Amino acid sequence: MTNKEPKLTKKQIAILEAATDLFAEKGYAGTSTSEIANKAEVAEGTIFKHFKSKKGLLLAIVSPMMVKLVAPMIKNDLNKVLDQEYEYIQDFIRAMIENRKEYIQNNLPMLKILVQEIPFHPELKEQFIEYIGKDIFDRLKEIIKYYQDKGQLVDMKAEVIMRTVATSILSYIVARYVFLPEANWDEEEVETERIIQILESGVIQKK
Amino acid sequence: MTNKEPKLTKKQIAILEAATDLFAEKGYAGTSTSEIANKAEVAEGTIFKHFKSKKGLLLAIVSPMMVKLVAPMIKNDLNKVLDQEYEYIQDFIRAMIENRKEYIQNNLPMLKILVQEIPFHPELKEQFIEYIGKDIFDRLKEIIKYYQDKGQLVDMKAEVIMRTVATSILSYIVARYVFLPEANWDEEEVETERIIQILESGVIQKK
Amino acid sequence: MTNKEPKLTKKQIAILEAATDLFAEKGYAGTSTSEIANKAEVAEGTIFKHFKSKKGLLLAIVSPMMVKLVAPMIKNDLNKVLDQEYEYIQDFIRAMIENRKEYIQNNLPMLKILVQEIPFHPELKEQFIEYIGKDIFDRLKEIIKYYQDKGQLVDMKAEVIMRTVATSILSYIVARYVFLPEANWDEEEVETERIIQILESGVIQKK
Amino acid sequence: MTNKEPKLTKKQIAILEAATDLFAEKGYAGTSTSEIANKAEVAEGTIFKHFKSKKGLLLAIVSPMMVKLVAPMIKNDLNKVLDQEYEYIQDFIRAMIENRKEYIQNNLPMLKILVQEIPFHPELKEQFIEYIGKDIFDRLKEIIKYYQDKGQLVDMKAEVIMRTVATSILSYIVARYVFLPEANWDEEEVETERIIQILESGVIQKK
DNA sequence: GATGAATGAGCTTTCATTCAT
DNA sequence: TATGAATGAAAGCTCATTCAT
Repeated sequence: MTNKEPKLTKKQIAILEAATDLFAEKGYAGTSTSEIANKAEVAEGTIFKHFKSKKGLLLAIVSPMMVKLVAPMIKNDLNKVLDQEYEYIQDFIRAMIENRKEYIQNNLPMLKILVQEIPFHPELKEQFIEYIGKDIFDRLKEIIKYYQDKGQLVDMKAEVIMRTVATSILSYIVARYVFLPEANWDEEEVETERIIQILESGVIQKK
Repeated sequence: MTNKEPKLTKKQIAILEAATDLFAEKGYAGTSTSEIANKAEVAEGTIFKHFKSKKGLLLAIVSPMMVKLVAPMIKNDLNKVLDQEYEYIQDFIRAMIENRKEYIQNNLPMLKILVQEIPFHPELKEQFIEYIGKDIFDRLKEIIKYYQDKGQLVDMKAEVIMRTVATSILSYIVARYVFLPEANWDEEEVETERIIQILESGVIQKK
Repeated sequence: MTNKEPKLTKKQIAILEAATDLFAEKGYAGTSTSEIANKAEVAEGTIFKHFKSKKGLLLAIVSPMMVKLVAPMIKNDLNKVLDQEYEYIQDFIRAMIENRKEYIQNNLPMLKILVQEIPFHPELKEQFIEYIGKDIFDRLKEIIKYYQDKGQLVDMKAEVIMRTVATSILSYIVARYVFLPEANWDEEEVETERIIQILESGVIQKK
Repeated sequence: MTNKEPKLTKKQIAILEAATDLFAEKGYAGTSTSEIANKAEVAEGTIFKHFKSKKGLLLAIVSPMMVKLVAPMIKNDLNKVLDQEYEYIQDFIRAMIENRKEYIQNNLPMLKILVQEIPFHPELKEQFIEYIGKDIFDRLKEIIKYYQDKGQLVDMKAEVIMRTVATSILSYIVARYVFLPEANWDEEEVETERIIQILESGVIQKK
């Protein structure tokens, strides 16, 4: 069994970490390669030796994340649904959140970069669409259809449901880590259940 | 009746429009003042005569938007609620959306800039907090409490409800205009009702 | 009897005063015309209406000073010496200092500008040489010769004597006003006599 | 034996020399960094890599000079006086002039810059005061007192004597190199003795 | 005469990238 | 592989000067 990830030297890791922090903090365009070299304690030239260009560095940060977040969907999630491992959509959503929670929490700066830079970099958008669009989108549609057929999801367009679920999750992360990192927050443990509860019944009591 | 807005010359408007488009398209840090001058068909010096610095230009674009979106909340919305103009929270939300819809649709690039640049500019964040934080936050809490007492809102923390409602609206706008402007979209007219419906009952059918 | 000085409007005076202060404080090249306009409370255009260019403004400040300091030498000083009004060179020097003292003290910034800017502006140097060189230099030589013949001045080259006397005076002014304006200084009244005394006997007691 | 001076690369030296010439000729504010880069035959960026800013370049030129001129005073001059190496003040002055003559003649542009720019740069003034003020001033006072007690100096305030001696020397240099570099000058060798002679007996024969 | 908006050349400085060591 | 000196294009910004009002 071979290791698919290319071996990264200490310097490469230092560069990636420094760049991740700085891109997240000041944005890609607002960060200079000399700052990165400084923070990573390497020479400026070293960055270009390893990543060819500044944009190459950005892609080296962001691409693996897309893979990590999206790949298990193809490999596992759909199959588990079809195997009836998740009888209720709640279980499916809960599993999706829980499976990614740790990785996301450990890699929030990367996610921040991804979200912030996608609008400005066609390459990123293409990658994103390639990863999400090609397979995932269709698979998620299947899953949604599956639960709609079981009567567990309202009869709305798959896109709307997907967006609602996605932003329910993302809005928490964005609010939590991007906009108001210093605000006072509840215990994070109950957050998953709250998201599910809101997806179940909204926030408005029916008239 | 005097005009409270400072009179803007043709060149100033041209600069603001060019900058708005470019900042929205390429980001603040990714746009150069010479590009702006070029697009606005003015000399580069003119930009600095009027707006002092590149950041001054950003603030001149974004600040008025915050005022426009937030001011009516203080002046009108709360009072109308207290005057029982909106018996149901649905009516209140619908009114808030409808009142801002046109302005937002006409000023989407500004909103895009605001959302994208807030994380990178402490001044912007401060302004945002100043406008939102001081008054609005408390007023919205009152409104939420009002409808909770009437049994129309679930008994969650006001912050959670606020965030859910806000992102339900924003997520539509962001998805619609920022991330996937070229995607195929439904008639926008039904969107308001869909948002309200989701806030009412979520997307999951109760078990 | 006509007034030879061109009538200056209020604005012109304001500009000259502002420019004098700023040139003295920050140097000619270090001062911008907009700063001058600001301080003088006139529009930038007004400066150029009256003085044609920034350099024209400099000349308008400095030229009259040269005339004021140098003209009386030609008109009065030499004649008075020839008329034997000053029997002793001490009296001549004392008179020269006293005659110019007030004007210099009232116009120190101008003098500072003159001294500081002469090396950088050929026009200034030319003017200076024209005023000093053509007539004054020869006349001062005559005066020096006159007192040397009377045995009141050492038998050194006129240039050396001139320089010694000039710098004895100037060094006091420069030290006093340019380099150490905030230092603690004696009563200025005795300064003239001290300069004369040093010119008489140096500071070293003969072996 | 180690070299205490930081090693300067060829380019750094080229930049310093070009800047020294240009600052001396046209003043600090009147010289552009692109002119300097041009004359030094380096890229403009190189200047800023090495000296951080234009002002940094000025300080890199001027600071070492202050040290070079002033340091030997603390280390040598006072001790030599106390060791009675100079019986007469004339010997002391002569030694001071001779010790610095070569360095000054080789670095006249630097001196010109120092004298011209001190009034406009607080940092320079502070450095100057720090170097001169702290130790030198007191030591010179001691020396003056020493020779006054021996009856070799007139009984004037130390400041006046210091200023007289200093300007006697400086006035020669300034007149010689700054104001009238193209004038015809005597052999420089006798100049030292002339300065001493003037300090001994002034230029005026006692009545 | 007086204004100040407008200019565009030129300023200091930063930047991503290269390359000899 | 790693360096960091060097680059020069381009950045943000300032400037003296002009001109329509």
